[in-house]
Amino acid sequence: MASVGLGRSTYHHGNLRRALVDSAAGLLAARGVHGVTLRAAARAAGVSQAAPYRHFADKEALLAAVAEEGFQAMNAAIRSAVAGADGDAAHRLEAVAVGYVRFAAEHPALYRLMWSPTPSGRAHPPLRAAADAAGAALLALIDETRDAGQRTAQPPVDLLFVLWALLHGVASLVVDEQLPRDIQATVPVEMLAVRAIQVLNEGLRHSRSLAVPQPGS
Amino acid sequence: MASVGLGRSTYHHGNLRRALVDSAAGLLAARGVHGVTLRAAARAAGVSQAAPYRHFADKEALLAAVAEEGFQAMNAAIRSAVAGADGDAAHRLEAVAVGYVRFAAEHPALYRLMWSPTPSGRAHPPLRAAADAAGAALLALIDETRDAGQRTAQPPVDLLFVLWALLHGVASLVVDEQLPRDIQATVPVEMLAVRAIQVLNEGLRHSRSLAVPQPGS
DNA sequence: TGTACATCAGTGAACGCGCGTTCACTGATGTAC
DNA sequence: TGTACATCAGTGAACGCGCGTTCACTGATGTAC
Repeated sequence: MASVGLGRSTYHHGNLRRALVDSAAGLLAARGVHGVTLRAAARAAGVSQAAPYRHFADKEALLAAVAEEGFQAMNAAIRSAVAGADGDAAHRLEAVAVGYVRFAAEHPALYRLMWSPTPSGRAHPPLRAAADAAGAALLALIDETRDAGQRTAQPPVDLLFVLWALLHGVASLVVDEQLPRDIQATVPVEMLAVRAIQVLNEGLRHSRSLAVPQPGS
Repeated sequence: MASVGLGRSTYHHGNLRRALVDSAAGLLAARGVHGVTLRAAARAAGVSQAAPYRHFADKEALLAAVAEEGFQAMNAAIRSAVAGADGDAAHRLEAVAVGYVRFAAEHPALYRLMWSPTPSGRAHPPLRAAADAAGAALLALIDETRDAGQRTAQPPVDLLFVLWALLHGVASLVVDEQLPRDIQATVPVEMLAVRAIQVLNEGLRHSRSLAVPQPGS
């Protein structure tokens, strides 16, 4: 039929959900959140504007799916960055930091969406799950990458949180292009991440007294 | 005249620009960026929907004015928090952190707007200026609050940047409600800020080797 | 192996919406003389 | 002190827009018998 979309030879698409998420992610990267539209995503997938409603309850559900895959992708990117580092604890921790910040720098609009209040994890359990999993994996990874001597006094969750906050802060500044000009011009993103983590790691090393000791660990 | 807005007895408003910025800030706090609309701001100011164009070129210009005042307010809040701290360097630094994070927690939508790519500082010089001034003031404040012994090896701008990134990270996590539930339930925002700054300050203290010494300072 | 039929995944037209922005206009203000 | 007039800051009606969403529909699929 002439009215069937360009990329299809059959009335049914076959994998429309996948195609819509990909279209939306493309729109997000190219034009920001504002550019993500159910109609535009449908158009990009070569399908009528009502078709997405077979797969997503509303626009926010589509955004939630995009954000969900963002968390999975970030998780994978950080893991692979760590896998490429040597066994030295400090280097592995730096690899986490670089992987994290680089992901954000390479996918600014996606990173922003992932942390924005809409779509809300509360309303979209799979998104919530992906975010929680990524957070837990990151914290576990950070803890793993500390050397054995440091780990005897295992830092409580709120010290790990400080590390996470630092990474998020660096990533956000990079993503939002808020770095002072002199820094932005001379220091590559990866170096900022490494520097930050070095400073903080020194802090953790000397902050055992702040940690609540975990008996028996 | 019956057609004149409720709050006015004269055809001219008198201080419409001020009123529009206030309305917009109110809408922002109450409904998020999405709720900020030229028409809604005009309505709230008791004025026709075309009136704002006498004072703002377009919608983004109104948002820029709101963000600009946000930077000024945050700057003032942090200064007053520091002014209330005693002379001890560590306590003063903690006061900066608490002031920063508390401002963000109290004005989440505003804080988000201030760092978002729209309105862009590039397109709105006064916004750019306010952001730069706030950044510079913050960095200066952070540097001031370190004690003399530490300051002999003055940390270069990229170490100050680490501190700033940490504050921004904590603030962002709080603002976006992304804290793990167990932390959010048990640790007040201010305590997170203090803890973060303590850890980092230890790190700075032991990271002189990272700093490029400033000859003659 | 063939056929009836329930179910699923699309179509296309239409709705109502609030928005940003423009336009010709008019009331108010203040300054030159 | 009074008046003409330029300028400014509002009005109100209208435009076009793309959007989210709904609806009755139809083509395709796959399963029971």
